[in-house]
Amino acid sequence: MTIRTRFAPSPTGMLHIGGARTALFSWLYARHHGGEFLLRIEDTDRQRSTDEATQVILEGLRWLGIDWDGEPVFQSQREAEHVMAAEQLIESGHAYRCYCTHEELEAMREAQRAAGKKPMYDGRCRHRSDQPAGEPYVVRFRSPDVGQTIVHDLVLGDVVFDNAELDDLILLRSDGTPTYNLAVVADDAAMGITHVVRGADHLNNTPRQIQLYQALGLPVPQFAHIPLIHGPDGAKMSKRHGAVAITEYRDAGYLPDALVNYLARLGWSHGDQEVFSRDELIELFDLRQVGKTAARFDQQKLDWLNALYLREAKPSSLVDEVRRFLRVDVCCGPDLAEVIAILQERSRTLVELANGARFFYVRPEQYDPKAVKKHFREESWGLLDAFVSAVEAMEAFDAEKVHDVIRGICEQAGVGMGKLAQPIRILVSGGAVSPPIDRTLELLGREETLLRVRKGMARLREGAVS
RNA sequence: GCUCCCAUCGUCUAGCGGUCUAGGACGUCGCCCUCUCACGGCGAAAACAGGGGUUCGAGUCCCCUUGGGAGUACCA
Repeated sequence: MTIRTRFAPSPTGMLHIGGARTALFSWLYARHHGGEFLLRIEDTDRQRSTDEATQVILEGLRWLGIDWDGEPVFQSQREAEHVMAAEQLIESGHAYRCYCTHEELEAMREAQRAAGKKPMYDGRCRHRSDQPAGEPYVVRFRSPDVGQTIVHDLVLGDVVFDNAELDDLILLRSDGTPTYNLAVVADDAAMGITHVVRGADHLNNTPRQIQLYQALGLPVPQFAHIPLIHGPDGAKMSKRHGAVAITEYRDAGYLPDALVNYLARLGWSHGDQEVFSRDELIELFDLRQVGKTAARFDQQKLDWLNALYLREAKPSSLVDEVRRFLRVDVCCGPDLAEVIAILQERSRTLVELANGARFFYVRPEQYDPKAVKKHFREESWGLLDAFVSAVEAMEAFDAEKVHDVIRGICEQAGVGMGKLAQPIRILVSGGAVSPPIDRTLELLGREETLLRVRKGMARLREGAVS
């Protein structure tokens, strides 16, 4: 039997971290077993579903590199099949028409709550024989009220539910449209899904769905409920936790491979290993190694992984992305790939990298006052003058020569290299932080270096900041 | 309230009855390297929620308590 899984988001919002991980696990499981991974858009809630949300979800999955087989199935287009399934259940006696009004139901639930009971439909229309013409009705599932339904979960193990706890759920609304539980069962069966991998928030729906499979005479798939992801404070992930939409991570300069690696390790493990390539994940992923406990999202660990992937990437593979984040013209400055090469090990995100690269292409407008105050002293001017003269006299201008020049001047003056390197750094970059000064100047080139140092000295001497 | 799930360092986790004076990673804190920032190296602090059992032996099995979480819609 070939394994077939699916991801079934409802397009009522963004693809968030939790959904992305569910999709990832489902995808990894299918790919690991050489099976298929399908997509189904659960857009039966017409009020809240939007095409924009659908597009954003697909875009997020593509960016993460989670590819799906075939075309996405839109649940709303399968309504006829859902209605047929409901009719089949009525005919077989597994479902019935219910004429209860909202008011009636609310009153019933209120009474139950007041009595300290769990609000449940009491089945009052089960044996109703009249069929009032023109009265609106819903179709309810006649759920068994004795016995137990057991979910054999691949992650959680066997979970037992007393059937008495499950009431008669609505299959068809009064406008004739199908509800979630009916639609999922009908669609998963029609799509030939063998393993339903989804968030643990669906565990409570599972016994009802198993009953529906059985009533419809359909094979029950395997289930795997993976624990939820919580925000840093332990509560459910929500907007107030900052970035939750997958696209926000892309825009913040995270690499898809890093995010995938991080998400995979959130709830799944393979011994002590922390870093996994995509191929390794597919090769090693197993539902049996998925933990049962909800995980908190840890931005700092993601940052660490992203930095790791960033510094191990080929500079040329980062050029397009970095240029996008830079938003400045790079045609007149040093080769961007070379700039990336010296910046990638000192950046955690593409945004940081781009920010660090910007001064190579844009002359500093101002100089960080705190840096100036800290690094410019009386002796600085003499050292800088000596540096300018030395550079003018240099035959070749490369990192090694620049290093020698700076060191030579400092040794002669009997001071550490920082006494000269820092003022230069501030004058060429505007701040106290940059890649190694020799490589930085080499990339800027002799003319640009001289221009920035001279101009900077003049401006600071005017007392602008110093 | 009721039903269901979960419980090892701050965080992600290893552990599948004895190898645990509990391992790794992120983060934190020292030290080293050093022209800044990083990278890298070395080291440190840091956990089995509590209580009962079962067993020769429990982080590992069972029960209770506590604490989190999910569900409880004519949403998905």
